[in-house]
Amino acid sequence: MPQRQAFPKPSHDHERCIAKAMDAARQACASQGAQFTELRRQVLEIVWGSHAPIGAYEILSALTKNGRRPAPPTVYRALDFLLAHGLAHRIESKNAYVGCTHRHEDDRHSQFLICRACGQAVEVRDFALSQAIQQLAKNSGFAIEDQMVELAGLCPTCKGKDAHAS
Amino acid sequence: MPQRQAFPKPSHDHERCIAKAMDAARQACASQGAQFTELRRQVLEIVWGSHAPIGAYEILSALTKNGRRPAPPTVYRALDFLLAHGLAHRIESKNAYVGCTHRHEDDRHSQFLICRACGQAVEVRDFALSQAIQQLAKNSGFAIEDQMVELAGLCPTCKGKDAHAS
DNA sequence: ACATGAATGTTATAATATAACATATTGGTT
DNA sequence: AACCAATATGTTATATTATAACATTCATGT
Repeated sequence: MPQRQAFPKPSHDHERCIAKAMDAARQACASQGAQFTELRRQVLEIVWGSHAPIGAYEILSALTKNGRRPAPPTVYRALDFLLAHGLAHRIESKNAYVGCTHRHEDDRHSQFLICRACGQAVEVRDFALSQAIQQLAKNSGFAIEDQMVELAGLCPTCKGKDAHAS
Repeated sequence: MPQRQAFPKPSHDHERCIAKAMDAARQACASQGAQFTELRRQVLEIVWGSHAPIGAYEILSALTKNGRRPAPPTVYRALDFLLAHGLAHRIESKNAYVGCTHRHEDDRHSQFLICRACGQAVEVRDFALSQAIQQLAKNSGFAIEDQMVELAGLCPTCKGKDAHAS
């Protein structure tokens, strides 16, 4: 049976999503004694505002529209902060960034389903998959510190459209 | 019980490894009607010659020592060919390339264990992990076309050294 | 007010990758 | 052999992604 909807419905209120994420981020930073500065907030908001993983230079452009025009290091530093605090993730296969949609307490490892048609990247945490990874590491005597799992293909919606096309 | 040695022993005869890989590549290309040209052979040899994933510009430098000095597109095209024919893999998290150590017939998906200390990246194919990925996709209604699994950490050898240090 | 560390600004450049077009090589056909 | 078409390689320029190094500003506690 399909688990809970991994890909968000197009109908959902994304503005509300963003607002919630900002609130959660503010709280998370507060509880960690980390500074959720205006710049970091803006970058996170821009990242969340994109339906697909967004590149660092795209973020730069978006910041420009707010009247600022920071240099690349400014954005990369903000991104580093967001990654370090589990507020965003980097999609290695796209050199791009997404807002984190999970609470990362103990472990910080997710998997991503990335649609090649609509560009959306959805974060999932699959227990069986995590188990399999742990087991593989154990069998190999390998001590995992970080893991990247990115699955590319077609999301349910785009898969449907694809069938109609051609 | 640990499965067969994933990380090669330092003692193994790597020259022999390379020679075997070149032979296999030649045969694979022949059977596919693909041209295993001298340039492609050289690039594959260089990739295999590196104990760790090697970047495109490093390959360029290595080629220079052979008297040539091609421009970047030459190397990227050779790499594209090698990737397309399953003779090499790209390590997304390092923007680098490794020789393929498996026969890819039906599916072309592997996982990589990447040691942060010695830099080695070992290709593995874990059935349970593949199963978990397939199941996850099925549960989400997602049609996987490509997958990237890169696990970073410490290989058995470096893990041992690490314990002694500090 | 002042000292300190964290955050941001600024300038320059490194590292990775591709577009566009020219030339050469290969393999089959006449 | 001469030719054609397809494939492969060469060449020039530039796009994209990322970081080093140092200057300035800001936040916080005393």
